[in-house]
Amino acid sequence: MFDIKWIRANAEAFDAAVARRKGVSVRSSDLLAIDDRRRDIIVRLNQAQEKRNAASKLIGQAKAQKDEAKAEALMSEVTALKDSIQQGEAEERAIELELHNALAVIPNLLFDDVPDGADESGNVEYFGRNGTPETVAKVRAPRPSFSFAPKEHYEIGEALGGMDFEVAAKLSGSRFVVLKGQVARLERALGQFMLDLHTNAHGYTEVQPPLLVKDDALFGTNQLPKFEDDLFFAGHAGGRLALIPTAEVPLTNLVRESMLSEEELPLRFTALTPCFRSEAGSAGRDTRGMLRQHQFNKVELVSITSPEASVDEHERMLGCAETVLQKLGLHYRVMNLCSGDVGFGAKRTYDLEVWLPGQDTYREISSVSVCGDFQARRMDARYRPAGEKQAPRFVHTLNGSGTAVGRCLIAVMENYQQEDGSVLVPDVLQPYMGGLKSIGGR
RNA sequence: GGAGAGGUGGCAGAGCGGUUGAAUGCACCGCACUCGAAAUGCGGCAUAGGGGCAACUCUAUCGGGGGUUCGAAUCCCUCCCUCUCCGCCA
Repeated sequence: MFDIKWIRANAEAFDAAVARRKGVSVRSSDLLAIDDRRRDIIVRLNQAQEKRNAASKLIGQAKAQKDEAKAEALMSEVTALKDSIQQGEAEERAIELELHNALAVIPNLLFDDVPDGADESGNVEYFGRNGTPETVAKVRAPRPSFSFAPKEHYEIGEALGGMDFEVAAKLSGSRFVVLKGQVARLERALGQFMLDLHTNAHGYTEVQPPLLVKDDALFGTNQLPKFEDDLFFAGHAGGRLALIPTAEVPLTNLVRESMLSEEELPLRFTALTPCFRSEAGSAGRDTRGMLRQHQFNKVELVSITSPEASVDEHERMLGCAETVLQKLGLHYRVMNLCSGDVGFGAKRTYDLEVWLPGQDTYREISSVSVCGDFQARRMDARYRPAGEKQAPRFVHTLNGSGTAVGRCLIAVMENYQQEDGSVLVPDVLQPYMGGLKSIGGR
C-alpha cells in the first residue's frame, strides 16, 4: 500500500510508476484531491475539538469551585459544538475510508530495472547478478534426453496406479487428484526434503500455521480486496475464514501489528502447507493432470528484513529455491518477470521454471518476490532501528515458493521416467522413501 | 456449549466521570557523582494525523467499533481476544 505523503512528495514518479502497470488508471492528482479534502476536514474538526476541550476544562474548574452558574453558561455554549464535531468525525471516517479504498487497489511500485512487457512473453531469462548462461550451466542439471517419447505426468501416474483423477472428481469435482501408494509417498518425500533443506541449510524456522485466516490477514498480503474471487471461503456462524491460497499469508502476517527490534531481523519462516485456489480466472486452462489444482502442497519461504537488506535477501531466497531443483537434478531456468507479469504486491519477481519433458516446455514451479514495505504498511509491521532513539520503520517482506510440491512431483515423474513406465527416485529423496530407488520398477 | 474474571505505555501495574497521555516500579537514554563501575541523584523516554520556515502547537489513541455526556481509561451497546471452573471432544 502506498503512503499518501510519499505520493504527494513524488507525484510525477508515482504517475510514471503506475503507468507501467497493466490496467491501472489512477493518477496522483485523483488521490491528492481526496487527501486535500481529508486534510480540510481534519483541520476544521481539530479546531472544533480544541474549542470543546478548552471549554470542558473550564467547566471542570467551575464545577470544582462550585460555580454552577458559570458552568451552566459554558455548557450551553459548548453544546452547539457537539453537532459539528460529530458531523466532522463522520466526515473524517468517510474520507479516510475513501482514501484507504483508493490506495488499497494500487499495485506496488516496480524496481526500475524490471523489464517492460505486456505479459509473460516479455519476461527475461535471469542468470543471477553476476551470472552468465555458462556459469549457471555448471550448477544446473542439463535438459534430459530420452530414447523414447517421454510421457506426461498423469499418464505415468495413472499407469502406476498412483494418480486417480476420476475418483477425485467423484469426491470433489474437477481440479482435484487422489494420490496413492508410492506416488503419494514420493509427494510426501518431496515436501519433507524441501522443509529439511530450508530449515537445516538455509536458516529458516519451520512453522505450522493456521490454514484458515481472517480477511485482515488477506488484506495484509494483498489477496484482498482485489483478488477475492481466487479464494475459497469457509463460512461459519458470524463470519467467514478463507482457506489460505499460499502459506505466504500466515507466514508474512506472523509479524503483523508488531514492533520488532532490529536485532531480530532478518526473520526467516518456512512452512509446508496445503494451498487452496479457486482458479476462477483459469477456466479451461491446464485441465489435464495435476498442474493446476484447487488444492496442492507447497513449501513457502518468507523473510522479514530491514529496508537495507531486502534486495540482497531476494537474491538469497532465489538461491534457496534453486537449491531444491539443483539437488533434485531437475533442469530449470530463472525468469525475471516483466512489468506486465509481476504480481500486485511485488517490486520484482523471479520465477523458477522447471523443464517438463512430457509437455516439452518449461513450467513455473516457484515464484520469488520482494515486496518492499508494501505489505508491511498493510499489516502495520514495524521495527525500531538500533542505536539512539529512532523512529520506527516499516519492515520489508519477501516471499517465495521453495517449491510447489505438487508441480515438483510432476517434474520428478516426467524427468525421471523410464521407458518401462517406472520412475527413478532422485538420490536425495531415497532416504525419505525407505531407500527405494524406483517406483514401479523392480 | 454453560458460568465467571479480565484486556491500560517496551514490561509490570494503579486509576473507575472533570486540566489524566495516563500514578508508581522495572527496562532504556542523557547528565551529575566516581580513577572506572555499581549504588545514588536530576532530567528524558509512546504512536499516529494535522498546522507552522522554525521554535512550537493542535487533535486522536487506555483490545476493536459504535453510543451517552459540556467532558469517558472510567457509564452503555456490540464484536474480538485471554484466563478460571463445568460439560463435550481428536
